[in-house]
Amino acid sequence: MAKELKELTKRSDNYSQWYQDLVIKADLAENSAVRGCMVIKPYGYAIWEKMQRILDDKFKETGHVNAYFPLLIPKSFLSKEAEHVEGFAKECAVVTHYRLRMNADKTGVEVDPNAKLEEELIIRPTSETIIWNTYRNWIQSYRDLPILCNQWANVMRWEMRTRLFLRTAEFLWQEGHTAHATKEEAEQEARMIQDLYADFAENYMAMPVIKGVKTVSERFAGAVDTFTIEAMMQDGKALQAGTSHFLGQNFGKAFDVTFIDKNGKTEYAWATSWGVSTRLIGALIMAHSDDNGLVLPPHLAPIQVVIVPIYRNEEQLGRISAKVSGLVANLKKVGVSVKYDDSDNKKPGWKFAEYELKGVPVRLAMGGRDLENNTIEVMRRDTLEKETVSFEGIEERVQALLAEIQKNIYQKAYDYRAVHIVEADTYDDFKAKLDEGNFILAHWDGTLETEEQIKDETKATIRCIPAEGDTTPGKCILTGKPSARRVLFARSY
RNA sequence: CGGGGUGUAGCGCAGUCCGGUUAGCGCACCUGCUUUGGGAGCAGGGGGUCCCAGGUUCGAAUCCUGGUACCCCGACCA
Repeated sequence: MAKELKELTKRSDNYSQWYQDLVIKADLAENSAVRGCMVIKPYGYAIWEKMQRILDDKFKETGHVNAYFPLLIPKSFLSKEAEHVEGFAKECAVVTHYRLRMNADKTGVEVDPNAKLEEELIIRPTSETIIWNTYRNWIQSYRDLPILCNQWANVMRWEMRTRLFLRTAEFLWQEGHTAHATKEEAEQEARMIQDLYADFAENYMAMPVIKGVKTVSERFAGAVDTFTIEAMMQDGKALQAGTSHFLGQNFGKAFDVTFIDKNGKTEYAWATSWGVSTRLIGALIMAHSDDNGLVLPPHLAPIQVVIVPIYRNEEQLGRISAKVSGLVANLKKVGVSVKYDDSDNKKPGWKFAEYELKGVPVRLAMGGRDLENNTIEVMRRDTLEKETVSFEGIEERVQALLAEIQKNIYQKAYDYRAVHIVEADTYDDFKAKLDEGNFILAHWDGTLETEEQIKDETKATIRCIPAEGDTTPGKCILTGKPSARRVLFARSY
């Protein structure tokens, strides 16, 4: 029995440990030799590749193109936009030298002090600065606009505490950077991307999200408005799954990016930036997994269907293989990713447990009994239900089941969230409901001080001012002062 | 950067308080036979700078001093 695994992945005692163990056991990632960085293992990377492909298509459909900008950013670039520096300066890795040399006793290398850089280079924590420095050369006239670029890249932020996928020192992401001739167009772009992210989260990740706008204190450094999608994890904590920023003319002004408009007037370009990262993999894990391992939505599962043969001898295996080979081909033909695992160094029971741990949505098993009866066993990962069905028409059944699992996983996450979003009208009630693992809709007087005090006392932050929902005014939960509407509070990752 | 904890085989750990044969257990690995419908059983086998440096001692995984790495809880953050 899988005693060891069961012990390690028991969620009850420590959700954080459960998550960490799950990532490692399911073969998604591991800590690297470099502090705070992670190795994304092949199975974990396959999930990221699926996400990339889907998102990339969506970006292209909405008129964007891919480009690539340098990893290293001159230090001076970072000081050009005041708020941006403020936000990122304390977590930047800095390149100071360009050469090593043998040390005196020839036992290793040391930094060559003669190779000190005149100007230090920053390893990008995000690319606004170097991209806007480049855009200056690309933009002269309103005819050059809009520029709708995206890049797939790695970035580095020297976080004090890290956790696999959720907050690593280095992470992979896409960052879109657009330049526009008008404020309205840029704002519309930022909102459109927020919708695109929400669509991806809900329809592909099967993870319901709340769209909204960040408060001043939670806003991206250098943005005028930050649009967010917030997801609920199974411990009731919030995870920011994607952000889209309307940057106004802040970067246009900082990097002197101007253009001549239709009336011959010089104007600063309007900007947006937006991104999602490998954190989405962490979100996917925490949103759906159970104590048996991952539960992956079919749209993102690297393996959607696994077929396990159960046999007593070579001859029987041969008959099973012959019988399922057509099935494998048919499923592949309709775009289902299927793995026939006939490896003979693992027993069926081991394989069952292994593919459950990896979150494979559908498992088919065929043995001697099935050969005789012309049947096959079907197991669905989301509910762990299994049934033995006729082999005829199994392709259609599998396809329908995949669609149903996709829907069911979403519904389950949605239902969980529905009972864990509650309203609170007194501060005591607020604290009590927060401790029970809820998102809380409550009134807030709109001041930074109140937001800070609630954060200090309860560790809850305003996740967003929701785009939809109740907008009736009320009284602030802490101060009793007038509040325009309820906002969303939660503890977060 | 503060508070706590842990470094012993690939992984997970016991042994440390109270120094004493050859450093042990589970998983994994290798060989053989039997097995295969929920992480197989039996038998045999391989694998260790006990985090590093120094000290105490007849003798150190164990005691002392210094260092270092990682994990957890805060502060910080996508």
